[in-house]
Amino acid sequence: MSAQYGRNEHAVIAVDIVIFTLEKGVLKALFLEPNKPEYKNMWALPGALVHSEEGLETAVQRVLQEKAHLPKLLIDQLATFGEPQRDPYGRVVSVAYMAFLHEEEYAQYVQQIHEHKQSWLSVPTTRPLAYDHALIVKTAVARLRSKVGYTNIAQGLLPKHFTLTHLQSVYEAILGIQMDKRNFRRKVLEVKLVEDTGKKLTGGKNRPAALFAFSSKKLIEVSLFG
Amino acid sequence: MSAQYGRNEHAVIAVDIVIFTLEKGVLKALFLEPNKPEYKNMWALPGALVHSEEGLETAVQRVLQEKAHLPKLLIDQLATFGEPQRDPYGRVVSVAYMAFLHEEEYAQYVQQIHEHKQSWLSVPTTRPLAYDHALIVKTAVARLRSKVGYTNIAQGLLPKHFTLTHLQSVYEAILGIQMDKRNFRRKVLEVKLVEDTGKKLTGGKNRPAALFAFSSKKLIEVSLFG
DNA sequence: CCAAAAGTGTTCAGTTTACACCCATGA
DNA sequence: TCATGGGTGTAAACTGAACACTTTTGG
Repeated sequence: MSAQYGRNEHAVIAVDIVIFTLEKGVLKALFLEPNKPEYKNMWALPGALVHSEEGLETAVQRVLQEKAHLPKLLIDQLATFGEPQRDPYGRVVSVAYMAFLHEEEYAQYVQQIHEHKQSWLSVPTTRPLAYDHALIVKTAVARLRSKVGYTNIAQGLLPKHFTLTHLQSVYEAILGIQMDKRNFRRKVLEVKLVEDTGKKLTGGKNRPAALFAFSSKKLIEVSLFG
Repeated sequence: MSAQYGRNEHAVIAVDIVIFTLEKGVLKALFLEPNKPEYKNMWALPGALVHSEEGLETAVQRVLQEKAHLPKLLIDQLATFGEPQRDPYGRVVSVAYMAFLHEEEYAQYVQQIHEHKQSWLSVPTTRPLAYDHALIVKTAVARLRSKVGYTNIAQGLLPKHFTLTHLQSVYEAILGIQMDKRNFRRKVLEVKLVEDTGKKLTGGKNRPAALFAFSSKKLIEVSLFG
């Protein structure tokens, strides 16, 4: 890199990722074994230092691939954590991201990957986490709960096509509440969060459900609740 | 600092600050002259690299003091900007903050400070800005407009004690809309955003107005609109 | 024909909006 | 007494919440 700015006297930057998924209606996130002896018997979020010529989102997707063996996912910047003592090994400021893996991808993933040094824990968790990762996870869960009410971010936790019942179950899992089926359906259609694909989910042992898709693939604001 | 992490091959971190104030009902932000020849005839946000032992918020308050000659202000983290080419001199990731200066402090400030190399521009601005600062400012204005509806962040733009008319004018300036006086007053009291101090603003040439204060000095969520 | 999930409207309560006049003070 | 901004209530429209039965399919 060019070196008009000093090197040693300044803080360096990392990304850490809260990778969310749903497993049987329970919100979970991926944790890896920390590579620092201080933090043995704890779990840590996937993360890495950002290279000198690398964008933040590029670094996030690199970590997803190299450390979590996951494909490119929907990501969303969460916040930046920069307490001077957050990493005892040196001054590292962490830009935290959320990433979203839907349940069907997750099912494939857990079949393929057999590493011992990782775990999907339900969040928020009371297990001891390394660094300031408990704070990052807590912030991420709060942000997800908030954003699900005014954006289409839930699409990260659903496949391309899904039933309205499935969509509702995702909202209920994230918010931890039960919702009324009729009110929920009316609302998501009214605000054009999703649209009917015309397809049906057949092969179940009961009435086939209409399959829906999110109206926008980009993250946008869509006012649903509060 | 300890040096378990490499030095040259990683990105370093800066803070940039969008310092908001209101002047006669117009939302403005502070800009300084950039110190890079490429950006002459442009304006830039106050900012600096973060030192190796310095917290992010500490760095922000240092920039406020050293570069803008301002006292400690209410600040709020905005987002982090890390496109690889955002700074042509080297890899710098910027954590952007918002800061808030109320109109009375601003009036004092502009009397005391007579530097040529700075300007309060109304925002959003169409003037050319250095680096990616146009994006940062646009993001900041959008965030402020959003947050004013569900937090008590407006307190940064008001003195300790203020009239309800003054409070309403701040909301109207930020949102760019006119509001109904009775509905506004009912709402801010109903949600306990502010409380009556029992004091009156005397010395005007008409009926003395009751003085109010924000119920919480901390930034908290308070649902007002939307 | 039975079990299981899909699909669909209406009523009531609470909230938001629109709107106009009297009050306290200083000049 | 007049000009100026401070202060207050009510009715109508809208939005959100509660609630139960019929339909379609596979077994």
